[in-house]
Amino acid sequence: MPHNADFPPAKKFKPGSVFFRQEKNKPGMLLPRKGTNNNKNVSIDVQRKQLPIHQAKPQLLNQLRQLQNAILIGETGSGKTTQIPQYLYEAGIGRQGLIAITQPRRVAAISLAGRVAEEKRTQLGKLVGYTVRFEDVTSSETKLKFMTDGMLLREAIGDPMLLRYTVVVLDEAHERTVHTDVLFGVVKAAQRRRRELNKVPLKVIVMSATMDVDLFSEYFNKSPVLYLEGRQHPIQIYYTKQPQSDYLQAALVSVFQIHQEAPPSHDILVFMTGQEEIEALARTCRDIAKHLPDGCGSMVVIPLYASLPPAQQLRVFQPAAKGCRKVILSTNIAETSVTISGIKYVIDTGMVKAKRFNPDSGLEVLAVQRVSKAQAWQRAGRAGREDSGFCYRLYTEQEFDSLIPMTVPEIQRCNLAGVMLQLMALGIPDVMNFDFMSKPSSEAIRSAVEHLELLGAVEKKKEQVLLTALGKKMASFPLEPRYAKTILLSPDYACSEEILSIVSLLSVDSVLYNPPARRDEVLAARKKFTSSEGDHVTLLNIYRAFKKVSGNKEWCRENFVNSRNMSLVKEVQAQLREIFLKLNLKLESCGSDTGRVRRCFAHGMFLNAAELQLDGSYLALNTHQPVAIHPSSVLFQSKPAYVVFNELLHTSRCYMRDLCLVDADWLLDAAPEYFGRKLHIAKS
DNA sequence: GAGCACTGC
Repeated sequence: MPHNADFPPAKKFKPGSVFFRQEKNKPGMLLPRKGTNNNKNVSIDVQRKQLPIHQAKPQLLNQLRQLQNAILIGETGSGKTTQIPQYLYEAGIGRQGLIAITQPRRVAAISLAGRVAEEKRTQLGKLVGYTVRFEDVTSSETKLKFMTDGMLLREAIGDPMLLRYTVVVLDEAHERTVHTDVLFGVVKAAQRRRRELNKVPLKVIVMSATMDVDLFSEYFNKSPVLYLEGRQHPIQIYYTKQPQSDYLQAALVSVFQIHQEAPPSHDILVFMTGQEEIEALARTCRDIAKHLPDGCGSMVVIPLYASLPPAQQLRVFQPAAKGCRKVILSTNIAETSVTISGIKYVIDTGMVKAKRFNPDSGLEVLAVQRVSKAQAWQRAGRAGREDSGFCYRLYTEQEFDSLIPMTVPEIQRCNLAGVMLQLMALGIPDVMNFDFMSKPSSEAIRSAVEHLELLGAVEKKKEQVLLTALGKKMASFPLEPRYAKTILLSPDYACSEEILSIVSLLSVDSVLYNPPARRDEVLAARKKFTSSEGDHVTLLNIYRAFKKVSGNKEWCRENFVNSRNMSLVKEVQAQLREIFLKLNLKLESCGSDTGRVRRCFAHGMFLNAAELQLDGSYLALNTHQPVAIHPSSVLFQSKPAYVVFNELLHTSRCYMRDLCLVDADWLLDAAPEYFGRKLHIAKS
């Protein structure tokens, strides 16, 4: 961050500064303005008819009736997501079954269902319903079903041809989440299979907000692409004249340049990469805002990122006081998940923090990198939701041109073990050659299958990969395969009650709340739960204490426990327990004998084991790479000979997080062949 | 003695 305190950067930039230049005319980039619809008093029916999509309805229906596959490009505000399902239903298309509309996010599925139910004047859960994890608001009457894409994927395990459905609408396809990408293949296979078996055909409609749909069309047998105009307002794009070496400095300068020139009611949204730099820039902005020249209005700076408590996230929706400008510093949460009205200016640093995956090491790395062109347009679009807007890109037009067109689909950036297991549970005959729209590398696929083989979920027979009985059970849990495996092992150690809780704790965001300013208090409060057996048992102690006080909020505050995440843990635990019992497994508690819990984890998580070396460092046993105990672990000060860990985090070093103390013998027992050649130290 | 973009089953 800039430290030039004697001369606030804002003063360096007079109104009309030449920091930016306007983009050259780019056809198709400045989107046409289409009618206005800000009248909140008009009836729902009138509102529906005012949507841009309404005029296209007859043609659209004509096309959709005939086509088996269609790609639909609809700009923001076209109304496609709420209207298409209704049009189909009203026209009697796909009446023999349900119409599914998938969404990448829960909130979207829930709110869209609510909106459409309102438009149809029915109670939510009747004609129109939704299904997301932990919540199923549908009934036998439901015909239009909004759901998360992950939910449809889960349903497909029990019904690979998706026979309940006659139409599947895959919305927000341009986001290319893992779930959507797997669904592409699943619906395509279901279509073909239904055709072969002379079943009712399955219509698939892929909806995207971006123009890059060649891949979609090609994949779905060259299906036609239909365009829908939106109600996006024109956005003026500016680029910097020179490349910026310090995007944070550039963002700061731009905020104050706009602040000095624009009317105070025009809010600013800045896209940045993470919590730390957002909080730092927020502090700097507030400092500078205190010393602005006369005549310059005030500003309120609001950080926005996912780990912020909900109450603080809501601040972005509160209008600023009259004459005061709202400046929102946000991560990419504001690209899709959070929509803020009143944004006139977007400042795009051009950077994003994103996960990368190395199949060789199995290591995921979170790194700051350039956005894609599609992402840059998505960000710019946030300025034109109610009226025309401006987007200031903190990079040159040449730099923009050199950006990759689309973000690499997540399926090419993640560990595929869970995906491959799910595909096999769906009965896909040849998973190694699954028809992915964007095929992951063969190394990534091979490494995932090898991983599943080591867990005993699959076996290779004559070049064929087959699901084992264990693998089938593993797939029934909504968990990473190694967690599912650990749960399935737990009856052998008579500690399933505890394993179900710990796995639930490990599979949600941290339940530990660590405000840096109250570090000593946190340490003191946590001390009473700390176990020398490691983080797993420590978490278990916290969970047991939480249950003892029935989730008392005051207790959570005193003990620095995130009660929202803890409630989620309870829901996950209940779900896992239900699946566990359905498999007719014996649910027992080990009471205070937590050694059993550690044995079970050693057995289930042996792929994530590390060994203490003579020089005091650690080596991961599967890859032989140097790793270290993360300072947040309760085992940080100690030097156990063997541990299993939950995940590796690559930052300044390669850190193991969430550790469990284990014996070398246990690891050997878990996988004698695998460790026969890897363990150094003889038995103690 | 460190630091976590965002979803989702």
